[in-house]
Amino acid sequence: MKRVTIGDVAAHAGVSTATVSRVLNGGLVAESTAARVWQSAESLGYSPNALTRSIFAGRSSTIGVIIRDLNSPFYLDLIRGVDEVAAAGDSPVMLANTYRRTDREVAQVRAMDQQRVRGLIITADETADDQARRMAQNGTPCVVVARTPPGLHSVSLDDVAAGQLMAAHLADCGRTRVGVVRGGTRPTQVKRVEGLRQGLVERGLRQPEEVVVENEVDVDAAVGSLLHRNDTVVCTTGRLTVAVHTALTARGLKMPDDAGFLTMDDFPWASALGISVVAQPSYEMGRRAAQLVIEEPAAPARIVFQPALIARGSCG
Amino acid sequence: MKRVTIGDVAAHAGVSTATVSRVLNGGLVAESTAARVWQSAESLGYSPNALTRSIFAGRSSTIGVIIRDLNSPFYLDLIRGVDEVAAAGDSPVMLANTYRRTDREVAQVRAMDQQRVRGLIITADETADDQARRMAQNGTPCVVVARTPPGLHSVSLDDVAAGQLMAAHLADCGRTRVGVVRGGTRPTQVKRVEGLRQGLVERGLRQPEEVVVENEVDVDAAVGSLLHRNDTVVCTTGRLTVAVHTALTARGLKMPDDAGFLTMDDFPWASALGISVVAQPSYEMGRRAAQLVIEEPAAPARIVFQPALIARGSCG
DNA sequence: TGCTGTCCTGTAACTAGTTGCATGAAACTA
DNA sequence: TAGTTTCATGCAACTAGTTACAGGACAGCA
Repeated sequence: MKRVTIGDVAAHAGVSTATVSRVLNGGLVAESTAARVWQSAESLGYSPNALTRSIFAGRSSTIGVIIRDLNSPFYLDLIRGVDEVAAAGDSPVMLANTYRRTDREVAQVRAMDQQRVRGLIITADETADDQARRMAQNGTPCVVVARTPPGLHSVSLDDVAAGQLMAAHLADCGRTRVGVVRGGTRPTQVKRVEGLRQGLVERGLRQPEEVVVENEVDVDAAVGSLLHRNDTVVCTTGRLTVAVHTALTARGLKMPDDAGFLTMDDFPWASALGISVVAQPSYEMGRRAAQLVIEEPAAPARIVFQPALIARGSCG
Repeated sequence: MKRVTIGDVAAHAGVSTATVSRVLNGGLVAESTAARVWQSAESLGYSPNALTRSIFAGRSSTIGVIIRDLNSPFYLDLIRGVDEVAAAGDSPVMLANTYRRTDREVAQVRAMDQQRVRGLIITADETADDQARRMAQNGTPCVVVARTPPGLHSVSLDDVAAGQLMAAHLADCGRTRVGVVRGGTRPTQVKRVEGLRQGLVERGLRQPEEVVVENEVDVDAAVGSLLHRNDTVVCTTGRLTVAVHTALTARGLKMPDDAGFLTMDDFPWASALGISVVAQPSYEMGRRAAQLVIEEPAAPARIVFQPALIARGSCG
């Protein structure tokens, strides 16, 4: 049960641990010695301890990712992007889910710090920013996704542009009576509605009627109230797409004839259901975030991505 | 930029590193000393190095998870289950995606071994089993999901029962001409079709016509060929659900009248689309797998879960 | 033969912690 | 007052590696 250590390999090959270490890391060693060491390592089934290596290096090679919501397609695509870049650079990925609970966000950032991750990608509320800035000061690159807090790297969407894209599409489809379901009070959500409002007003259309909804259970009532004075429902977060769609179909409304529907974030079934969306390049955002971790730019980098409209007929 | 170490805290508090360590881990220390040490740690912003702790403990507290396919709802639910149990026990989760590539599976198992993970949850082909068994021999509990290789813990579905559930439901709905899209050649897939066949034959119905499909691009042709002699399409993997559904709707077929459709694994949109499924308790399976890692049973445990039918009308 | 340089390898100190053992000072008993 | 016990703390060895430095062996050259 006792693990094979570098010392065991050294003894077996009749050399010092220093020599084994040099063989493993490509130092100056005679070819015959190196061959003997490899042979010993192989026959003993030696597996070098990455933790020990990391403590010497001052940090591990792992990239930490803190995710608010593992159910959301946006975050899943983001993870895939991070994972791809990390795998290419032989960095393991450490994942932590916070279930949208602020206390867990702070705790997870602290835990990642203690794990001495090489860098950290965070999707969380402002509460965890101070902790992240402290990490950044200690030399751990931290990238915040979907917000742009000062002093930290960030990867985010041009949310105002997303709202404007929505407005443009609605105008193109002749949708004038627009109700919007806003998912909570985070800046992302506010900016999207702001963009929508601007876009509609610029085109001489009525302002959207807005309802703020925190979670799924309140969606049905919200959609019901919007339908009194509107024939089109816009949703500013992918998280509530299922609930809003269900609220519409449960009322027997067919899209686009009975009601128009436009939402955020593309997802695998959108095409089968004919739902138009404004998509974030979530996979690319994940890739970029991981690249920032690896590149460690000196000054805080703010990468802003542009949204794209994918029209599938749910607005006409 | 230099990290604050336990030595710095000790010097600041005027004690030895041993005392600081004891304060942090709850050893025998005078209250006044402890208070002084906490104070110093706080004011210096000390964050203990979890890696060093782990090397002393012989292994880290991290649970490793190797996933074949981060796009699949089954694996995502599994991860959520693992994550919940891990978080409750303060274990970080290290995630690795293999993109269904065998060489990466073996490499990832090896990498997890080097990270000295506390335990490993694996969704991979047999190729990686030897590596996993070696880890298990070194005292790292390894849990294989969806297969039951000898000498390793496993968490799997009763795949034959899943097929039989499908057959029972099809018989109930009066579906007699059944074509099945089998997703590849893994034992899971073979057993599901086997159960389906048995179930249909037991009820005096015709055997299903079977097409084996490796990936999405071949699905449309496969469904097309099945529809010549069948009015119902069964899919034995959640991975191909979107593709099969698209192949049906692209032909203008409405479910259940023009064609019956039954597939594996529940997913968020199934209810909105009225698709009947045989569901795996994937979240529970993830929880159980993580529990096995934590409990470390001496003998290999084989946990088998039962599938459940969720009828939503796509078969009539 | 002596001197120098190159190549290889070992010693020992280092990373950031933990822990067994020894020590010392009070506190309590005799 | 002496002896014993208890409690708090420090010393030093330990985890599994890496690496600066020193030194030995050997070859090339004068």
